Amino acid sequence: MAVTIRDVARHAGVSPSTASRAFTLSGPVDPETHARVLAVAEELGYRRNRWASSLRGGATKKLAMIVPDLTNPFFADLVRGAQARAHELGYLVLVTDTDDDPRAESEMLASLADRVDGSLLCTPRTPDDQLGRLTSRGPTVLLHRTSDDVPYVISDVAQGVRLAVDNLVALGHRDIAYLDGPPESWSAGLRRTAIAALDLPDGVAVRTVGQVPARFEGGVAGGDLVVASGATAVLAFNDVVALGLLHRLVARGVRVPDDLSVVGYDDVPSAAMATPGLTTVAQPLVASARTGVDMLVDLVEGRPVGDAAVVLPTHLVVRSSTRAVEPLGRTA
Amino acid sequence: MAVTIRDVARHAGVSPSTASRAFTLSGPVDPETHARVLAVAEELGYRRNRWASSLRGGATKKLAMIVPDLTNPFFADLVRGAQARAHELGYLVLVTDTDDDPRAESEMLASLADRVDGSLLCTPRTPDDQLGRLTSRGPTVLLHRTSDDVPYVISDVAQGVRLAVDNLVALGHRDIAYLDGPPESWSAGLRRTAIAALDLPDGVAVRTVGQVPARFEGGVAGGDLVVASGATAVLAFNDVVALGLLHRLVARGVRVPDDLSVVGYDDVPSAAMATPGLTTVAQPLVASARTGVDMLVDLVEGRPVGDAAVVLPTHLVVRSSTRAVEPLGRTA
DNA sequence: TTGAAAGCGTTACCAT
DNA sequence: ATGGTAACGCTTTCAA
Repeated sequence: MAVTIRDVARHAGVSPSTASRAFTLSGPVDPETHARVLAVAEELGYRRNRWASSLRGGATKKLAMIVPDLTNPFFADLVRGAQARAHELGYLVLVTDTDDDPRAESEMLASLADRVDGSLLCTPRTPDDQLGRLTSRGPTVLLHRTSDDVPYVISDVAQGVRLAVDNLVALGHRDIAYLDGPPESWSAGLRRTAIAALDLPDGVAVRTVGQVPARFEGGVAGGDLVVASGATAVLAFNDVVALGLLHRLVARGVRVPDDLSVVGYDDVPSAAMATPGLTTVAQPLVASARTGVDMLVDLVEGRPVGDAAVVLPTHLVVRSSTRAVEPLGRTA
Repeated sequence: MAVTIRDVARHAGVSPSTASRAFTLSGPVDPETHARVLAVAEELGYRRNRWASSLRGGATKKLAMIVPDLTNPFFADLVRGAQARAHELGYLVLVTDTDDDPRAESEMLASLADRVDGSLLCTPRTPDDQLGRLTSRGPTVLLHRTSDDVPYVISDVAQGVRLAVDNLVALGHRDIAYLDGPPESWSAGLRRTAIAALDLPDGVAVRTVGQVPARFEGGVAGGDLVVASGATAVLAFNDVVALGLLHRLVARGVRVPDDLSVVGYDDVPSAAMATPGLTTVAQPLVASARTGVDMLVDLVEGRPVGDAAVVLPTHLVVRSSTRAVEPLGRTA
């Protein structure tokens, strides 16, 4: 059995109540008594049982984080950022993976929500109309998903898409292909909207050449669609798709970036390690998670949350998978 | 406030004790009463508070999993495997990332160990002599780390290395370079030992050409060492290093696999997506995690653990980064 | 088969 | 400033 607050109290010659106060600073304690209690606790190796504390109404100092797929580097970054920030604020983050299953999403949330101070939901698969019910159990913040009712942090997809396309246009590309993600994906929808809203110069077009699963194989299949389209540049739904694309292009003898420029989205680790390095839109993943934790903790601790909807800027990482349509010559 | 067992009891017209028994099956309950209690619970949306239960000595049905770096796909796979298996067994896995910090390792374990039924430690950074103290707080299983005192699951590194080298030898390579990982890394030590223990045919040599950080940049730097060595094939410490190697080789105009064959270790997702695809040793990551959970749950539930040290076999994934020294011609 | 009561580790309230 | 008491949600004797 672990050391309890009663053990500490007894050894320090005080009552459990006083010891409790010494730890939580929730009431007056004589400085000397306070020191003595802490000393004894240290000596005995006492650790406060936060779950027992919370039973009486206190805080657990724990946050839940629900993630669809830890195997995806996108979420790994999110988890890292959240955990780092939470640690700074004295919170522990409990992560669970839902394996992309919306049911697991609500199950795991239900099993944790009452026991933690708040929850972080990463790109939940749960449809909009059920999100409200899901998040009603306690303080919640959404990461990379918007909602009318729940505070969220997201990166600026419209801007990210614009960054990518503007760069291609600046390189002289006029016929740009967009290899879209799966129709049912929430974030693919966001990208589509952003593309449709693009303000393009005359003579420049961005054409959707297909919708593929958000996996390497999707990109491989998409490669042929892109080649057939005759475009000189392609923006892929995300990096993993872009990597598959790259793979297929090499296999078909299409040179990147000489014959075709390729741009991805997400800046996953593999993007930097690919050959050629993949030009891609980087989202502030770690920063978004940190911000999310800040918002959640504000909520939890009853502070006013400044802004319930935070949109973070993205940036373009230019690597060698993109280049100008015509090699730059000296001006005549 | 959430629905409590007392609410259920009252609505069902029984005492809390009876309701408790109905849920835990820890004593005799009239079948009819049992059904009624469950029905009421369902109707009221009652959820048992496992942490409160555990206060009285019961199980939390929760496992802790301590991971050095979730950003590393190696661990992401481990987490997935563990979570899937735990779910099947009715357990929830709480994951925390230590950011490669041994201190965080013991801190997080301490903060969780008393509150979960058991802990899974993945390749802990804590030195051997302190591991015992760390794991004394409760049932613990080590994943991909050995110990004399703590049950563990690991993959057969000696076999993995042998698989890789045997394949290269079969392809006609006689001068094989080994690009080693950092001296202080526990798993690099394992690989070194395995290489030293190799039983090589006459005329075949495996030479360590350098020790580099286990990162992409390490591989990039190592590329020059490998080229300078004049070897016809190289085994890299792991896939990430191999990917850096590949990158540098392409940059220097060395063709892979024509001029040099490259083999990695781990089979991270990027290995399949690289161009050329990286031949690599695949460890049964998901399986090892599942086995670890099985062992841990046996321990937790007081069943005898069959074997406290499980060693799982690896296999070689051959992709296009390796080929025979001389192209296969027709036999004269 | 059931229920009353005690207790798990902690904290809030109210006396002292 | 301190301590006693009750309570949090649940389980577990033990007696009925």
